[in-house]
Amino acid sequence: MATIQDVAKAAGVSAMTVSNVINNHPNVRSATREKVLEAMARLDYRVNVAARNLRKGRTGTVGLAVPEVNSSYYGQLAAAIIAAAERHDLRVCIEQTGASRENELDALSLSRNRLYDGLILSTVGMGQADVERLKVDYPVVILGERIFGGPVDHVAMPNVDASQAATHHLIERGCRRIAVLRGPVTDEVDVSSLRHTGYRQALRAAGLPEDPDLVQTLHALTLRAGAERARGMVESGLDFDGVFCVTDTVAMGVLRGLADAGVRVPRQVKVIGFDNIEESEFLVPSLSTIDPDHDMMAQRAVDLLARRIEQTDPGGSESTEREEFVSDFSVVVRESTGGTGGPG
Amino acid sequence: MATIQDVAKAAGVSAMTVSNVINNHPNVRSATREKVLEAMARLDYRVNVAARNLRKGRTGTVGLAVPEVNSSYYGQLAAAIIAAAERHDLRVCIEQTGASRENELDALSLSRNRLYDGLILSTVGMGQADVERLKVDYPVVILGERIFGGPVDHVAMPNVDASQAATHHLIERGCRRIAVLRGPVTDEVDVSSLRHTGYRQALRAAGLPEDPDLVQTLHALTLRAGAERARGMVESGLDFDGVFCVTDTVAMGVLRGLADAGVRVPRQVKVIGFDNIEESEFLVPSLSTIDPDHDMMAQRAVDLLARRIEQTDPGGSESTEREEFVSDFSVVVRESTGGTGGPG
DNA sequence: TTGTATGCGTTATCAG
DNA sequence: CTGATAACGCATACAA
Repeated sequence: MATIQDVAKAAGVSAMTVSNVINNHPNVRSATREKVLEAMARLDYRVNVAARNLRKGRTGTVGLAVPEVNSSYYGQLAAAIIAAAERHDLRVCIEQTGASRENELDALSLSRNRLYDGLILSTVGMGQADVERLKVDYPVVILGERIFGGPVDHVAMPNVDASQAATHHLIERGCRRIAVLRGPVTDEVDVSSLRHTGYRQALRAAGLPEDPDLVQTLHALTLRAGAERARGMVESGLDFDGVFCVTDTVAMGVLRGLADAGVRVPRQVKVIGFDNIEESEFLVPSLSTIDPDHDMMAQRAVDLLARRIEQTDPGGSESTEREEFVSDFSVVVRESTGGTGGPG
Repeated sequence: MATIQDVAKAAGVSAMTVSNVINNHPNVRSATREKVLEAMARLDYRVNVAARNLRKGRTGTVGLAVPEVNSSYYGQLAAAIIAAAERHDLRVCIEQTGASRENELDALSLSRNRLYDGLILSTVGMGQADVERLKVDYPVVILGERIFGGPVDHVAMPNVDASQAATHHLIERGCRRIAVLRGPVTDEVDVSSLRHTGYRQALRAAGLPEDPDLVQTLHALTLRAGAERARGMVESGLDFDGVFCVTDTVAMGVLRGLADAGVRVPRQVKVIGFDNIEESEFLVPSLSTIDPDHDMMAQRAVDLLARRIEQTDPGGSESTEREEFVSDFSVVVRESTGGTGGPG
C-alpha cells in the first residue's frame, strides 16, 4: 500500500506537499498539485485513516446505540440518523444494546475506547438513577425518554401530549371504553409510562373513568405480544371499544389479534398506535397513529452532537448550555379509527 | 486523556509493561499487574484505538454496505450480521448505498480508506460487468444476486429454486392464472430476474401458459408500488387468481391493494411473497412466503469475511479457494394461500 | 520479568 | 509556495 512518502518520492516533492494537496490546502501551485495528483493516481494512493485519526485525535465516526435495528421503528430511526450524519461528513457505527441497561452503560462508558467522536444513545434500559454516568468527557446526545435534566443534550418526543391527543382522537370518534397497551411497569420514566400518562390525562379531561382492567401491560412491545394480548382481551370478555397502543408495532399485532378474535376494526373497536412506521399506512385496515417527525428528531440529534464535537476542537467555540429538544407531532387519521386514509 | 505513558509513570513501570498488562501477555508478575491495573483505574485510562489501529494495521471493524436499513428486510439482515460479527469480536459500520451502483462501487473501491478490515457488500446496483472492480486487495464478501463467478466469496439465496417452489405452491393450491410482481427489467441477473425465472419454470413444469399480461413490472420493490399495482390489476380487469411477489414488502403492499379493490385473499386470489420478514406472520391475512434462512446467510457471510481477514495476517493461513454459499429455504404456508398459519 | 528504542502514516509548526 | 522536523499513542524486536 502506497503511503504519502511514496507519493512524495514519485512526484518529486515532500510529504508535506502531498498532504496539502490531499487536504485541499490553498497554498499549492497548480503545477505541483497536478504532479502530485498524477502520482497519487499512478500509485493508487489511499489515505490511511488510522494514521490521520491518530494525528488529528478525531475519527469522523459517531456511535449510535439503539436496542436493535431489526425493528421498523429503530431501523427507520437509524436510517434517518445515518442520512443526517452524512450531511456533517460523519459516519455512523451502530451498536445494538438489546435494550439492556448494562449494554447501554457499556456503550456510554467506553464509547468503544474513543473509537467514536461522539455517541447518540437511545436509552430504554438506563434510568434516572444512571444520570451520573452520563458525565463523560466526550459528546453524547440522549435520544429517548428515561433521562431528564441530565448533563447532556437530549432529544425527545412529545410523549405525553401526543398520547393525550391520540386518546382524545379515540374519544372524539365515540370510544368510551379505551384500553391502553403498554410495556412493563418499571420505576423509571419510560416510553410506556409517559404515554400511559397522556392516555390518563385524555380520559380525565373527557370525564371518563379509569378502569384498571383496561390497562394492559405487555412483557415486551412486540408484534406477538400485541397479537396475543388482543386475542386474550376479547376471549376474556373484556368490554372495550378502543385501543391505544404505545407503539405501532404493538398496534400492528393488535390488529392481527383482533382479526383472529373476529372483532371488526374500526366498526367494533378502534385502534391507534404511536410512531407512524412506514408499514402503518399499508396495513388492513390502515393504522391511525402519532407521527412524531422522526427526520427532524434525527436531524436535531446529529446537529447537537456535531456541535459538541466541534466544541472539543482546539479552536472550537464556547461550550453552551445543555439543550433539550422535543419534536412536533401530528395525529394521522387512517382507517383503524374510521378515517379513509389508505395508501394513495 | 491519560496515555500508556502516564499510566507507566504512575505505576512506576515502563510503558511496555503497561502494554503487556493491557493485552494480557503472560509474562507479567501479578504484583506488577496489580500496580498497573490500579494506576489505570485511577487515571481512568482508555486505550487509544486509533494508535493501536495504526500500529497493528487492523481496525476490528467491518463495513456492511446495504441499500438501506429502514426496510424490514435489510434491517433484519443487518441485525443478523451485527450479531454474527460480534461473535468474531468485530464491529459493524453500516453504509447505505441507496441501491445505486456508484455508491456500491464507492464503498468497494475505497472501503472507506481502509477504515474497515473488510467489507460485506450487498449488491443490487452493480452488475456482472463490474466484476473486475471486485479485484481489490482486502477482504470482501458479496451478499446478493447480481455477481457470479467473481473473485470474492459470495453468499446467495436459492432464488430460482425457491421461487419455483413458491409458484408451485400456488399451483398446488389451485391457481391457474398466476401473476408475478417483479422489479425493473435490467440487463443484469438480479433478484427480480432470478425469481422471475423460477416462476416461469414452475409454470412450465405444470404445463401452464405464460401470459405476458401476468408479468407485472414495478419501478421499485416497495409497499406503495405493490399496493398501487394490485389495485391497477383489478381495476383493469386482468384475470388472475394468484400472485407471486418477489419480496414480502411488495406482497404486503399487494395485500393492501387487493383489499382496496375488494378482492378477497385467499378466496379469490392467493398471494405469496419471498423473504419471510418478521411482519409477514402478523398481516391480515398472514402472508405465505419463502424463508431463506437469513441468520445462516449472515453467519456465513461474516465467517467467510473473518477468515479472509485472518488470512491477511502475517502469520495467517493459506489463501483458499473462493467460496460460493447458497442458503437453504423453506416454503412457509400461511393464510394468504389458504393455510392456517396466523401467529400463535 | 521488565525496559529501551523504533516506527506505523499523517499533519502542525515553523523555517526557508 | 514548499520542505524539514516532530509528535500523535501504541506495540513490537531486542536488550538487559
